[in-house]
Amino acid sequence: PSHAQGEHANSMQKDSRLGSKPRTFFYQSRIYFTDAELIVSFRETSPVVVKSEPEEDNSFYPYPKHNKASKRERDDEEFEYKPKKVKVEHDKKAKKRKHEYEEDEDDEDIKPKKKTKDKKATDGKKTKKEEEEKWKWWEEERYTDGSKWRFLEHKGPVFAPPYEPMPNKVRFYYDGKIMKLSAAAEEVATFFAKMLDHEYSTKDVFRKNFFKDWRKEMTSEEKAIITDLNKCNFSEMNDYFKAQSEARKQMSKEEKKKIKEENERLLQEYGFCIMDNHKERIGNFRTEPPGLFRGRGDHPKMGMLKRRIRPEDIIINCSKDSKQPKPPPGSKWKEVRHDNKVTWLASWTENIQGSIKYIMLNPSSRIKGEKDWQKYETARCLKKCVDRIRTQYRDDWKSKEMRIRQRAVALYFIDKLALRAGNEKEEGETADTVGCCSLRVEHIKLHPKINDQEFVVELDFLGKDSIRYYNKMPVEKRVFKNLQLFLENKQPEDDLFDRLNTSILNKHLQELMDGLTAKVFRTYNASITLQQQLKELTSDDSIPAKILSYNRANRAVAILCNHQRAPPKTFEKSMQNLQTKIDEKEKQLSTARKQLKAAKADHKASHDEKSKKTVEVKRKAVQRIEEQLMKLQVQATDREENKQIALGTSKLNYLDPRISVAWCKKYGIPIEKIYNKTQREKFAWAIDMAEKDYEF
DNA sequence: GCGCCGACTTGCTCAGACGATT
DNA sequence: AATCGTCTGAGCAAGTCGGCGC
Repeated sequence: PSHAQGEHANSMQKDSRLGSKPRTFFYQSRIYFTDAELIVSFRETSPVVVKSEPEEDNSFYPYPKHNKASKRERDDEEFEYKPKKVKVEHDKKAKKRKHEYEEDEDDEDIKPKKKTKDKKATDGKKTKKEEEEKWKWWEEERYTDGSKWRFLEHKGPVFAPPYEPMPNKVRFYYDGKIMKLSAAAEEVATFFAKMLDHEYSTKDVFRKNFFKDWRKEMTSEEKAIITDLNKCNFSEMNDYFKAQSEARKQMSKEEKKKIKEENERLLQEYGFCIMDNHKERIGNFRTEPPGLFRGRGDHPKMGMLKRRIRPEDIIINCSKDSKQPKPPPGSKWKEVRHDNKVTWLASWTENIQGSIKYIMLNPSSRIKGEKDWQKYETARCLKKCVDRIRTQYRDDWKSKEMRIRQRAVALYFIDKLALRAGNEKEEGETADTVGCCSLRVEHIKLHPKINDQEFVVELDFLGKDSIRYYNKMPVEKRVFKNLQLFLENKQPEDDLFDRLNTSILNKHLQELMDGLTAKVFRTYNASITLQQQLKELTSDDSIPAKILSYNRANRAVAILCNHQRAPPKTFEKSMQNLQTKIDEKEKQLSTARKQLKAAKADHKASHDEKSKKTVEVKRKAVQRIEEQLMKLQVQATDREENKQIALGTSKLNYLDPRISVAWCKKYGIPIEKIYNKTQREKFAWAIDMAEKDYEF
């Protein structure tokens, strides 16, 4: 496309502010959100000032990629710098911590009985457990040979309970006539019966898939009779399940307690494993129960039967020298292997997509935590070279080669809009969703001029989980011209980037920075946005106001990453309730103010001590009510803004927890206000190591 | 270079636990 | 004690990405 090259060459000259001037990078609000909903405005996420940070642990991470360097090289490098540097960098802190730790230990050993508050404090087991909870894996060295563990012992998965046939009084009708189903057919029927109230049991694809799979479970007699799903009546089964769940709710305290205890027992027995001398929590220790597959969005396989998992389907992974888990009586494992290059404890192949499912550890485990930490270190690496990379892709917009231009424009989208990479998907196997590289012509509209803005790109597509991405934003002229070029002579269903896929893109990124892939941009942009928004938004105000600021910063990230949720069913009502409370509070306030005024007048008239005191009392009351009102208003704002935005995903997966920890420490906010228990467990490493001056 | 697969992360939803209120 | 609303974690689907074999 040499003509395009010429056309673009002139317009580029003005555009050389990169590098010299601080870069402004606009995250426009999605027009998907009205102004009222989106109060946070996105401003420059840059300029990014990259200071050299001698005190920072940049020499610690990232490790050379396991598969890129040879084993020997890796070992050499690591032994040179890692352990020593860590010790030096965190010296003061480490000492302090060690001291504290030892003190705690002493406390345990010497005067354990002093901890009378805790009934079990004297119990040896408990002491051990506490010790376990305190284990700071982040202060230890990591494996450098690509292995994930040395020792692994566990009890295997817990299986779904066997099918309990329906009581005889619960009947199934076909074409109005009672029909007793065989156990196998009945079980599958109950799966459908449980979903009767769901919208998708009315969907054609769902019904068709279900019926097809159900028929496979029927006896030949049943098959001969049951030929039309519309003639099936599952309502008694449905009623039965409703009654059951009602009964469960109505259970007495004792019964509930019993169930809880049983669950706890199961958790204690199967929910933990021993990995390298430490007891670690398993994330999911149960196999998935059988049921009907419900894909998200327009999934072609929805309604298909998800098979029951048997021990014969399970591959166990553990170390050779461990006590192997026993399969349930009368059954065998499919295989027992000893692969310490992977982290899973057990796996099976699922029958809908043929993909593998795993039993793995909890996010609080060392093995997940290390990986998570490393992820943020890679993103921090990107921070250091993002300017260079941005300069380069902007340069590439002028390339003579189509593939390079496409790569550069795609990367621009990934960077600016935080799009996902967009792998190709097998057609007809899953819902039709796309990411950046798989965008099609039909997903993009170009507006040379619209509402006073030039070069506006409109993106409208279904992304992961069939969540709609809709965004209209001005882009640089050069991007716009390139997009026009990519669209030439194409049909709506053609790929926008026909010379690009994720593999090409990631290979390119790998050359730009070690460990760089498309998703690192999401992590980087999310974390840097949080940090900047926190800087910008944090008010010099009360704690609730500060937390509102935090939530707004978090929200900015969620919007950037397009993390949405269905508005909670009770949203309108709960909003109304809150408003009622606010109204009441306002009335209270005006009453209190009147009283204060009256008291003042009284005091002015009498000038006695008593009236002076009354004034003070009333003044305090007004103040208190004002505070309460403010708190409620803040809550209302927060909730309204959050109506259809999901904060959880970004908090859990994209935001370097050290940013939040540092923010809490800086402003004296208790960490519990930001992270709940699970989150604190997951981010224990960050809570322990980040100081108030931490910079992402 | 491509298609496929394995391993692991990311993402949304909903039941039920939990805590506040009546 | 019952009821109500919110929060949390489990559950599991759906992505990303690297490696392998051809």
